[in-house]
Amino acid sequence: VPRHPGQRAGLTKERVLAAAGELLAEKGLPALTMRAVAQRLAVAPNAIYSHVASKSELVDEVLDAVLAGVDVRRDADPAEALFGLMASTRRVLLQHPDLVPVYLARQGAHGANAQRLGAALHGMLADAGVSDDEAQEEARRVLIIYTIGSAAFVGGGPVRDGSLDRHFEAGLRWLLAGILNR
Amino acid sequence: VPRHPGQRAGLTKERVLAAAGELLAEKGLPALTMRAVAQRLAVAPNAIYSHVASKSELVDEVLDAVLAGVDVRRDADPAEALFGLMASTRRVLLQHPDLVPVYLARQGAHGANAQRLGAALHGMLADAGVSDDEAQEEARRVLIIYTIGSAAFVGGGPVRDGSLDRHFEAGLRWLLAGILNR
DNA sequence: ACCTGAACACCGTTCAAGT
DNA sequence: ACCTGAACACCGTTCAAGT
Repeated sequence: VPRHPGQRAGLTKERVLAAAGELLAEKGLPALTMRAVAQRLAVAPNAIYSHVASKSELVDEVLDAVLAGVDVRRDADPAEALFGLMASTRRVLLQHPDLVPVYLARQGAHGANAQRLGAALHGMLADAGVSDDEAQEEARRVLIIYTIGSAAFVGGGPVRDGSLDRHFEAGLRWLLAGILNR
Repeated sequence: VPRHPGQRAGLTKERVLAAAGELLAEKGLPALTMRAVAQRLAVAPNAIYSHVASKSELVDEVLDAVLAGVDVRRDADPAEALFGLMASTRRVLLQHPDLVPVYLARQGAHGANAQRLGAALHGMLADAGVSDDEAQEEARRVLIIYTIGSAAFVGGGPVRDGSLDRHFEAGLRWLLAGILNR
């Protein structure tokens, strides 16, 4: 017993999220348990609850931390900007493939970074001339579904040539062509 | 104790799958446990293993059973046939929204009905003139990702007007237009 | 406020029996 | 071959205590 009750371990929310992310990257989703996170931090299982309300919240926060890596670059050409945003989102999600279906099951993320991406998407579509409310929501849904779905379907698959990326990009261009009708 | 060791309960694989499907429909994915299935069949928890190798296999079989409901109708117009196939797939998947992300996590289904759908998709694309191998795989991936992703993203959502369906159909038409290049 | 110890109510799965 | 009983190695989470 290296520590008595009442002694602190120096845990922070960041360290908890980092440990969870490492576990996910190294051993996959089934290995991401509260108890495993605690063990990796050399702490009692329930100590995690001082920094995170539940496992569900932990997963949400790990996901949102990953989404911080998405590159939102406003391009001169709105179509190119949209293409870049969705491609970057997919690339970032593929860092933690196991997380993506969970993401979908939660009906999309709701964290700060997810909102940032939603706002960026909205802005780019507006730049491209999609101003009608209904058309905006339709375009956003279609693009998000396709992009997240694309990341989810790759999973931890062994395919290592670029064919998956090319296929994704082809479909994305078709959707953009439809949205921007040309 | 209503039954002694050695006595049979009259279980079949079909009854097990049916109980699992009901549980899923009534109470959602978290309620789908081996023990709950057993309880619903008034049987000991481990009795299920006489009819199904694991929980993973159980889920796979429930999913494939659902896919049996997909309507594969060859139309005169190949584009319409493709549209109908994907729309029907989505509709059927929405009967068990919780299952769809699991489906994606498994990298798509591999059961008998999933293969049947894959073959139908291939045939319809060939009818539409998509003959090149690379183009075929690309088209299949894009359509499947979009359709499954669409079902996953709805989840148990409360939206009850037809806007989600219309949005799905719009995106699907854009993809088909790109695939059939017109 | 942050941590430990102990416990509760669950899981999936296995193994040895019984008929 | 199909089922029960009992057990194993896990889960997430809560509650009372310690500092």
